[in-house]
Order: sequence, then structure tokens, then C-alpha cells
Amino acid sequence: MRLTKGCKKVLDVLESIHELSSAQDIHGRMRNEDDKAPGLTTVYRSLESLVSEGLVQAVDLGDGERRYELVKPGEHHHHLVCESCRQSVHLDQCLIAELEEGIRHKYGFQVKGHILEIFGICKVCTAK
Amino acid sequence: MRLTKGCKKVLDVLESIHELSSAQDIHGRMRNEDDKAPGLTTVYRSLESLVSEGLVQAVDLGDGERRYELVKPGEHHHHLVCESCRQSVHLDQCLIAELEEGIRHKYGFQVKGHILEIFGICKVCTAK
DNA sequence: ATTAAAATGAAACCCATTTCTATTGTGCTT
DNA sequence: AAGCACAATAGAAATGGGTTTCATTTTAAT
Repeated sequence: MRLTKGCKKVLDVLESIHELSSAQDIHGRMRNEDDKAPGLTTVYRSLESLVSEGLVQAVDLGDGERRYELVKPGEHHHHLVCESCRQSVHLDQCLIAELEEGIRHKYGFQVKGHILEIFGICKVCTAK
Repeated sequence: MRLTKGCKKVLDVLESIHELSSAQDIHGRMRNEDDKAPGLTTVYRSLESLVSEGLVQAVDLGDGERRYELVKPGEHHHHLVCESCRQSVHLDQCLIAELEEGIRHKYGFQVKGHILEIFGICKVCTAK
């Protein structure tokens, strides 16, 4: 599968932001710079294919708005999300990967995927 | 805080189901049995207070629909959700609780809460 | 019984996402 | 280069949880 124009533009935006961004954020940014940037529908579709390509990961913070983020192809990571400033820190390792084998043994369950996000107060906000 | 009628009915339904159920599910069931059971708004409000009381936990499976489940007061647990039959198995311990101290040290981040759900194929469905 | 506060129901509203339909762009064939 | 088929796109409308609003009813306290 080849990258369409829409996908490329979405990737451009994601490269320039280092924050989790919603589809609407991304669309908004694109339209700010260029009135006839791809429409929202295209952004959603592009994100969908980027996610299935493993170039982008979707993150669910439980607020009803999915966020997206560039990742190293095929990898993923989780976040410490500050409830005060909403900034997020990446965890450098996935805590679940190591547990998969144990889960398979104990429950006979084949792990295919997972959701994990941690909420709290970050270092900076604690200091205040 | 005292339990209102609405809350009690919601609790009744949750006691009778042993599955994760959405607000709409719960409301539907209540209305099936009794045409003038509390309305959807009340169900949402009741769930909100039950959650904040720690009697019910909200579970986010990333599909935009929150599910609810009775828990022992103040406790919570995570799930192995089967992508084939949608049944879920409870994990008997929270994997995150043990990590909180490490996270505080390593990142200076005070953990307040988390989302964790694991997806895959359950024992029964694997056997098929 | 009176009155203030809490709870409720119905409808309106919000907003992310999806669907639908028509249009545009791209590459391929001849 | 012209025609053709199909993928990609836009934009509007529909969908669907969920939330808010507001008028009404219920509850609790005095």
C-alpha cells in the first residue's frame, strides 16, 4: 500500500506536533495553513490506514476523543497523562508485553492487543 | 450520601447481570421489566454517583461506549476481553498498583488512576 | 403543612465519527 | 493524446453516545 496525498499531509502534521492530537486537531491545523487541505473525512480515513500500517498509534484517554501519535513503525507505547496540564510522558517500555505469556498460561487467553494509559500529576505540576 | 431510587434500580440490574453493560443496556433492561422505570438521564446520573461512591466501576473498551460493572466497594479490576465472543474474564489483581511506586521514582509522576484492558481470544474460542 | 433542596424525565443539544453521494484525480490502455 | 476504470476525496447529512437544560415532581427538614 502506497501513501496517498492525504496520508502524507497527515503525517506531516503529526511530525510537526509532538503531542497527542485528535483528528479534528489535525484537520484544523491543516486547514489553518492551507484552505483547501484535505477534508475531515479524508483525515479520518488517512489516520485509519496509517494506524493499520503501524506508523501511527491511536490513543484512547477515555474522554470520547481518540488521539493519534507517530510511532516507530510497528511499535507502540503508553503514557503518563497529567490531569493538571494534560501533557503526557511516554513510558519507555510496554508493561503488558512481558505479561502475555503468563496470561496465556493462567487463563488460556491469547493476547492480541491492549489499552493502557496512566493518569495522575506530573513532576512539574506537583512542584507547583 | 444516600442511595436514591434510581441508584437502587441501577444496582439491581447490575446485580442481575454479570456482564459489562452500557448505560443504554441498563436502561433498556429496566424498561423491559417496568414501563415507567427511570429514564436514561437518571441512569447516567445514577451511574455517575455509583462510580464516585466506588460501588461501580466504569470500563472503557475503546469503542466509544462506556460499560459499567459492580465491584466490591473501592476496588476495581481489569479484563481480558475476547474479540470473538466479547465475553470478558476478570483479572484477579491489578497490574498497575505495584508499578505506582516505581513510576513515582522514575518519572516523578503521582499516579491517580489508569485504564487497562486486554484484548485477544479466550480459551473457549481458541478451542474452536 | 410549608418550603427549600434534590431527583427526575423529556427534549434539546453537542460533538466525534460514519455514511452517502457526487466529484476529482490518477494511472493504464490503446 | 483520448478514453476508461478505479481509487481517493469532499462535503453534507446522518448516526449515536453522551450531556445539558429546564420545567415538574419528590423528598426531607423545619
